[in-house]
Amino acid sequence: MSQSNSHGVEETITSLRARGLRITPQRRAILQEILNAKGHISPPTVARAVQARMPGVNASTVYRTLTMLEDLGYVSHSHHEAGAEYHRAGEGDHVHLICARCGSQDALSSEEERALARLIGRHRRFHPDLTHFAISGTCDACQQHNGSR
Amino acid sequence: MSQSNSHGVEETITSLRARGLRITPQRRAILQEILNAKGHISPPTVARAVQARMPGVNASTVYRTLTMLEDLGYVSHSHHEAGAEYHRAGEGDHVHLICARCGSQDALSSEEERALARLIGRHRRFHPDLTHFAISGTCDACQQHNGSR
DNA sequence: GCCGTTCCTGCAAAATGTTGCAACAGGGGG
DNA sequence: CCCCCTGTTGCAACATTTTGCAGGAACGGC
Repeated sequence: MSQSNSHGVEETITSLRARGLRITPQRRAILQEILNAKGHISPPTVARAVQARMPGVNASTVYRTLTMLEDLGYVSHSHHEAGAEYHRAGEGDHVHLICARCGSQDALSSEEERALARLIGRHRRFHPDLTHFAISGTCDACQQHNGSR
Repeated sequence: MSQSNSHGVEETITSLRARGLRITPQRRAILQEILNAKGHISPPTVARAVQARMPGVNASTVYRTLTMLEDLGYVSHSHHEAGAEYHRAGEGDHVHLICARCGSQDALSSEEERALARLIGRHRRFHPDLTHFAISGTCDACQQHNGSR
């Protein structure tokens, strides 16, 4: 059970191989980290985790692999306050609401997202991808006790 | 006319001095760049511009000054695809719509912004700051001729 | 099970941000 | 007008991210 959802790794490996890409130990390790990550994970975190189990893996390999996986649609990235965060494609494709004060995170439902997109679309037919950038703000709890500043 | 709106620099200098902060040549130069910038400007651009007129100014001074100016409310920053962009506080506080394909930028009106914020606020009373992160997407023009991929 | 083609990786260098520290300088007080 | 206090700066070192290049390793073919 320690690798409950690592099955996705092998499936992805098979898919990558079918596309003519080469399966290296580095790519296996990187896939394991990002596909098994709870929620999203930053490139430096992936790099450190991979290097812990497989010393010598260069950070540039991690960045190039993440870019490759994103180009092929296996993962996606979104922008948070601290920088880019990667996540399994489809699974984390929701609108991130991040409290600028306490850092708590929440997400909008697909319905709420569609309503927002519809509203923005009225502006010169712009078609937004609300999942790409997080939305910063203040959560309910932090608004309650904000008198102290 | 070559410094049409640089008057804001001297006013800001006065305000900074009133707060007990010291006025250095570096701070003057940085203020001139960011307050006279058309729209938003990135930290590296500020650094290069300042160093062009005043060699020896360290980039870390630019970053620290930008942070200080933001903490005191004189400027703000928002997140675009390439990274942080600074702008005069209040002046650029609008929602940025950026086309992921052609890079064109647009902005929402205050009314549109309020409507969006109202919609998001229904979700657990989250109070969003839609100006902090840009909104990525596809503009009307790019959607028209997107069959070519 | 070996070979060769070609994709990948590691390394190095550069650009962008961040931080600790010692030296410098702004500006109020004498 | 000089001095001192302390806020600022430059420097160095480090972290993150990107790119070019040469050597190394997948994996299909034999």
